Amino acid sequence: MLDRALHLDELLCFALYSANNAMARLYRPLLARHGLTYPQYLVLVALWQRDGQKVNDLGAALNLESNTLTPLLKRMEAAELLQRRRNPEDERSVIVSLTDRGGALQQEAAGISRCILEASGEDMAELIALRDRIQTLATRLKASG
Amino acid sequence: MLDRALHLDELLCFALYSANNAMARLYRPLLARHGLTYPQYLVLVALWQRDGQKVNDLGAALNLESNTLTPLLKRMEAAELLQRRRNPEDERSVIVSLTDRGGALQQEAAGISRCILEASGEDMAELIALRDRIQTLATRLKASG
DNA sequence: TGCGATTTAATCGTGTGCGATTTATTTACC
DNA sequence: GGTAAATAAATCGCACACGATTAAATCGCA
Repeated sequence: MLDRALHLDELLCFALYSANNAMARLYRPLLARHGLTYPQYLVLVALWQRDGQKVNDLGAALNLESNTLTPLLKRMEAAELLQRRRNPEDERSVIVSLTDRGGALQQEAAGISRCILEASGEDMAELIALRDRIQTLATRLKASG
Repeated sequence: MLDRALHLDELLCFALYSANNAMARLYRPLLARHGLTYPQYLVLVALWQRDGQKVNDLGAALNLESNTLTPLLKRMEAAELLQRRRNPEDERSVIVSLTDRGGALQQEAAGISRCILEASGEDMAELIALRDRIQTLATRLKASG
């Protein structure tokens, strides 16, 4: 039992690691058709929910910092998915806004959701419960960090 | 409800992404003291369970391929955590074995488990159940890939 | 026996994540 | 008003992940 205790966290962390990798692998080819990567897709989801966020806002939503976001956003800007502009009210910050193309992708990419859902399982209630438990875990881990 | 369906997978995938990042962030400083990264730690766990595995065996255990593993294992070899030797019985494959230092880390790193467990939550049964559900999800995703 | 198919690692290029540092701007306080 | 502290993004270096390709060794089958 002590032995079990010493291994559980490894298995829990590995289960997360493994499931996250598997999810990204599933998304990759679907997103590639739209010229997107998985984290880029998550940025778009955040912007579809609320356009015109500061880099820090996106960082808070995605749990990432400017060292990760800045290059990622620059690539997305180069792909004409979004615009980065200094905030005129405070030149320290940068406002990230969707372009038409970035906005239009919301419709095009809508089918992806269905594919992933099908791959995840048939019982929707179960998936919702699982998501909630994983979110609770993430919250606890963040609080301990 | 349809709307909910269209968002659930995003949230499920993001919950995974977020929880996995949070877990890695928690491990990072603990592992850094031993000169390890998170994936390197997972390789060690696999080797502690069974020493002397081929690169492909490790890949099957970790769901990774040689494009990821080879550089990772080379870094670990440079750090004298393990040895890489061509299999004399089949020179195509490479056998990965723990060094004394790699083996000794199992004891040194044992305390890390406890820290992660404490951060994950107090209810052990709940964590086991969560791990099982995540593993089930990972299995489904892999099958669909 | 010989040669094409298969298997196994390795290599290469791109895109994250993140610790540490730097630069530019604003705030706070004297 | 001037300057130190604080804040926001950017930069840099390193280590994954992975698609695509390559190289070497073995297998299989005529």
